[in-house]
Amino acid sequence: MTEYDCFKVEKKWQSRWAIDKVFESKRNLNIDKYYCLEMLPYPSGNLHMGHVRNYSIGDVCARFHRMKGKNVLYTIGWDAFGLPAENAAIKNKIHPAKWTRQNISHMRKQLKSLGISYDWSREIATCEPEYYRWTQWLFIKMWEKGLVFRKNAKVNWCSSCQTVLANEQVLNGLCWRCDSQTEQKQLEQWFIKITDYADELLEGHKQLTGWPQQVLSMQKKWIGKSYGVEIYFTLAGTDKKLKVFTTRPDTIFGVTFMVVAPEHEIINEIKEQLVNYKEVKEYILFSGIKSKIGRTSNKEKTGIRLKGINAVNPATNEEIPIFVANYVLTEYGTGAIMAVPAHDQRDWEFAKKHGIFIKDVIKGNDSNISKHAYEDDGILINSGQFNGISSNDAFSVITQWIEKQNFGKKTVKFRLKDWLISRQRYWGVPFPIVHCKKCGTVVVPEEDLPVLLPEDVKFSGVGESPLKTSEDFTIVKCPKCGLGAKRETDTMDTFVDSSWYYARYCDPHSKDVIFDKTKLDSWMPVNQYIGGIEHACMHLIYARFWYRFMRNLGIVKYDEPFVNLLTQGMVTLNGRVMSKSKGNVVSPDEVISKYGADTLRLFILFVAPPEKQLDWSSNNIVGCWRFVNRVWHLFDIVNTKSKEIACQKDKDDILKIMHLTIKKVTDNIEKKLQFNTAISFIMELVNALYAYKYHSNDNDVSLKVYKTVILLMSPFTPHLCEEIWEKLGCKRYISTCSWPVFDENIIKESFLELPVQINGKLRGKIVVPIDATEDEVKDIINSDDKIMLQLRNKQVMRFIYIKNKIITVVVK
RNA sequence: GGGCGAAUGGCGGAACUGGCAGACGCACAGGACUUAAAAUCCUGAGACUUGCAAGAGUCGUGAGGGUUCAAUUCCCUCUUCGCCCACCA
Repeated sequence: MTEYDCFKVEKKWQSRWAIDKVFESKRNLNIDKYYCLEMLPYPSGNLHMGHVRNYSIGDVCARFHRMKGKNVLYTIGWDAFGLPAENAAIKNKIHPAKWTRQNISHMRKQLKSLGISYDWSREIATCEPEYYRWTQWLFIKMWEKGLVFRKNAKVNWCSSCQTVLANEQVLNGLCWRCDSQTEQKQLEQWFIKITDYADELLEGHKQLTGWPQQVLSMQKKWIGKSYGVEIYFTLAGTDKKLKVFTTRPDTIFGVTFMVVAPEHEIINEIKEQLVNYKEVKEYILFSGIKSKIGRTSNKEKTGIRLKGINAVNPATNEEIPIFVANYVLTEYGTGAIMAVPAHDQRDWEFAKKHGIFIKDVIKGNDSNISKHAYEDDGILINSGQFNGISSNDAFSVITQWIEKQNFGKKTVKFRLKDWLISRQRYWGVPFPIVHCKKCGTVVVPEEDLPVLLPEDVKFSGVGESPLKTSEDFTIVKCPKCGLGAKRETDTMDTFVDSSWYYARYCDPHSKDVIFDKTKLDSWMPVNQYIGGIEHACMHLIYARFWYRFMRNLGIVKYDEPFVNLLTQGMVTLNGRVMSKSKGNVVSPDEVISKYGADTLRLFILFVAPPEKQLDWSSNNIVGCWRFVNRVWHLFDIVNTKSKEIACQKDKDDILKIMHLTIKKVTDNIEKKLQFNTAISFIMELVNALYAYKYHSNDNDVSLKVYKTVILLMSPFTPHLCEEIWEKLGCKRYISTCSWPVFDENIIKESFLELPVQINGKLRGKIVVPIDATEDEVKDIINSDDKIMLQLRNKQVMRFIYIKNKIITVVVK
């Protein structure tokens, strides 16, 4: 008996697959396609267990469908731009480009050692000009369609380093490099009008029947569509109006004050009338320093009254005070609210603190506004002509009244904000934009793409983006008028790169067009997308938006890029996320050098269902190692004669188990994506084969079963199976063989064992012919001594027979 | 604070559409092989009660209630944990 040398075997097949280009895919239109995709990885330098899990799942899907005869597209690439490369450049004095490319080549090697069946000829990296040229091209198309605009927005700024900081570079409000206090600074930035697609993105959910509910509901929240009314409040003694948005127009008679966000422009407009302008200014400054983080983490509601001016409640004509307070956000609605302290907890708290009148306008069963706001439905009171109607009806009645009186109108608001895509960074896609004094903002002509990112720049981490220091890059001629102009030095958010990469995989080396439309349409949409739940909102919304945009451009068909989505769970150690900073990382290389890639893949799929959190500390890997060796040793056992002769019944039994296993494994991979149970069924078949061989010398049947085991296992442990397949004398790669089929007739049973319950308790079992009638079943029970003993001296109240399932007798 | 989800042996987990709870694996125990150990192979096992034994009985899927002949599965209340969002008007 030879021992299984997983290291030698794995190397052997990895190199053979590569030499024979086994996994390169060409579209054959006569065959159904299957596009399997994993979320584009960031080349951080090392593969972690989360990657291994992601790609093991994907590889099983790809290999399975390949064997099922599908035309499979399965490849990989790199989300290669981004901040960590720049951080590494600053810390370790290595150029981001070099750092990134080194990481990619190391991770590529790691992926190959896992035996993932990628078509490596399609590999892409978003930092290479052949790719980002088309990112720039798409940006230009968006610009042409009016989806791009410029607006002021806040950035984190370190005044000592003179540089913009990303959120993750700000630690407790301090700069990550020099520990000085950071501040907020207004800069003109680039935005994409994703909000134009808000409704469509929400509607599109109806098509996403292959997505987990959880992701859809998270996206729904993120898009946040709410129906309400925009109402205009007049400022007493002026012709100025203050616009608010509310989802509760039914409470308008209860408005006893108003609140504006500290950033609201009205403050500037009415500063003449304000008697405490200085104090207000101070408050605004104070709340501004507290930055975004301070503002949202601090739940305490602070605020100050705008003295000298009042608003008029258009429903009651009463004058009400106006406040500026931190709990109103400038980004949502109109940046101002009508406050109804009786029926909104936030307003209630603020009113209590500032001694503002709380006016009850909705009466509910358990309302007690002296203790807290009453936010539920009820009957309107203190609301003039609307008294007595339910708050539910009041929504539309009062909305109509407001519209008729001309002080407001029905509106829909979204929580989704426009997408800020500019970064004041070096390592990203340059905007194809030139700023000309005469012509303004000018787009680089398509034929001049790509706008190359200069790689001969220096990094200090201090001062503005390195791009600004490159004169070759910044000083250009205006494409319109030919006079001297300046190039835009911001680069794009990396989420832009990853919003369309899946389309490029369909035609990754296209030079003249972004991709060939026929090629794209023949592969898209993605049949199975696999990745972490953390991308439920941002990436998966951006990509959906981007695909719809490309559809509107006419370069792709269909509305949605991803038909089925699988969100895999995290990999943890002792219940904690593995991370370098915690020092609790189990590296895949370590495990592979001990057990080999097949065992690692098998384990990570076997130990938990794919969407659940997987804790590494569960010590099951030896079990998988044992199983791999058990399958290996079966080769010798199957080919060895033992003493006894198999009887026909044993032969029939094992063949039946084999066909049943094919059925269950196929079903679990194809329909349920439950790889853990698929593997356990194969284990059962292997156990049955061991037991069968244990007392029989039959070779034909056991060889047949063994071959089936190897075929079923090959998506999980491809190296092992290729090796055994070759030892069995098969000439083809098992990776290109057909998936086994089962025979329904062999599985079909003619007799069944049915449980018999008496008063809900299991009291016996009887063997009945399949599809037996109730009378037949009764006859069998009548002749069963054990059950009859239980029924003696009892009166049968009910007899329930569920065909082929169970018999229940209710007695008294 | 809001939303979503989860809870099953010592552990990871299984159970179709309400129909025999605990498949498969780990850990554990016993046996075979071995001078011995490791490895391997075989066998056993939810808990409790009872019996010399084959067996028999009771309890049991976070807690409590409900619907049903029948609930891990459906409904209500609660507890704990996880994830996401977080002053969204």
